[in-house]
Amino acid sequence: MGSSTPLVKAVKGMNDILPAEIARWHAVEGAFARAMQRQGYREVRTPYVEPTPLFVRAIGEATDVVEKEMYSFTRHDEPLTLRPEGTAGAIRAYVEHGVHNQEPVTRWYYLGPMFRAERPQRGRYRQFYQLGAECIGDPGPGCDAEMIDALAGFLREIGVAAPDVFINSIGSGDTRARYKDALVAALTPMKDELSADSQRRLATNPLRILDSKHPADAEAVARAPTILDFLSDADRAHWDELRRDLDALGTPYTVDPKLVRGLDYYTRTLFEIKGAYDKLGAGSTLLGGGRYDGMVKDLGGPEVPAIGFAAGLERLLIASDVEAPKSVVDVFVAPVGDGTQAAGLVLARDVRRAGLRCEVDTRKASMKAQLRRANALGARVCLILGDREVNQGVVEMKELAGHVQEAVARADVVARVAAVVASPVPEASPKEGGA
RNA sequence: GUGGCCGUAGCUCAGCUGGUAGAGCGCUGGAUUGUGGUUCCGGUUGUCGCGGGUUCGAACCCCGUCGGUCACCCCA
Repeated sequence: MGSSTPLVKAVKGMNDILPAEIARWHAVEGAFARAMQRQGYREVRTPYVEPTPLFVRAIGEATDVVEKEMYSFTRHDEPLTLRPEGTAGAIRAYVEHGVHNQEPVTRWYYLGPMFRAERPQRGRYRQFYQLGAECIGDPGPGCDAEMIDALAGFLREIGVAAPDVFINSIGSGDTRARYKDALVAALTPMKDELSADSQRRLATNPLRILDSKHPADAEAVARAPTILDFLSDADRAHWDELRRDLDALGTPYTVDPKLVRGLDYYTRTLFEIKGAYDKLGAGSTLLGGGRYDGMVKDLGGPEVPAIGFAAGLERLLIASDVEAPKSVVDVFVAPVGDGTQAAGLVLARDVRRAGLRCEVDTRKASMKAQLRRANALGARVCLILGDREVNQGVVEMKELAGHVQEAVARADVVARVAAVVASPVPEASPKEGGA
């Protein structure tokens, strides 16, 4: 007993999630799966490890993720990487299995761990969990609006207070390139006013200056042209219809022309949902996504449009007020005395065969200890089995919440317990007088 | 990756200007020789994150390191 200094500790930024917390994880994951299934999405599972070139190709060579955040290694001469995000693998699978030949529109969702070698912070870990979905084969914008609306609804469902939706369009084709030139042209005269980071970005990745948190950068950006003025006619039509659809759905949103994202693959629609600013600080982006009409082709498939998103599960859990169910078992079997252990084992097995969750004490603990355990596990019923009961062919059935106890014939007890568990929980009885 | 702050029991934390550790919760035993949750009484746990240095003496001061946290970079 007592404490000890672990010889080996978990890797920095990679955390254990113990059962007490898992209950909340299940609640959010379950709500997510139901929300997606309601829209015809089906789960897909792809490997945690992919060939490194997949991410380089899909995410973009010049992105931070690829440049410095990937867990990459070589095995059997093959360069491999722990997936830093989910879309690349999903699209790889889509192309590899020729899914476009099987159906016109593909709706997939996924959930699982992702890996990025960043400095850990609250809501940002090196192994973290994402919930995500891809809708492949629909050019939008109705599909875009539907996704955004559904996500806002999902967040409300899991008790995220007042999620804020931000949208933007970065166009398609050469829109981004033309805008980039215009932005550089506008910002270059103000170069001296920019932060050191942004002066560097002017050459490397000017779009990133748009969402810089430095006040001086924000001021300069306010005087620079906005990307929405650079959209082609087709891009503009997509953008206008997206907003009309969102309006029709009644989903509130904010247009943020400074919204840009870190992965290179996006086209047209871009969105982000933030929330729980008080608890998440700078990491308040709960979820982000957008359209990536070029990726399927880039990975060797046909020209098929797609849109997707990913949400950070740890962040959702921080932002959400979902509560974990406290109950671990429905029934606790308490064999009391010397010769009752075997009868207890049999009784517990019979209870489980009726589909109930049941733990039986095999420690030969005192009755007090067993009842305390039954209570701690949130059992609805405790079945007490002493020598007396075994001899008489009965079991004491005690309802923990109501303090009612009754001797029930052994032959009837499973059915009786099942009925009790299925019935609504009685009001908590008033505290005993005296104190 | 850069910078600031923090690191004491399983958890939350106290520990005055250096004199070798404490509370609550939890767990556990009893009051109630077969009845939990409430109440009362008792018990339990620490190489004070780790390594080194200063000192007669370090949880406290110094250096390093690991971890956490906040901001930046970036992102979910």
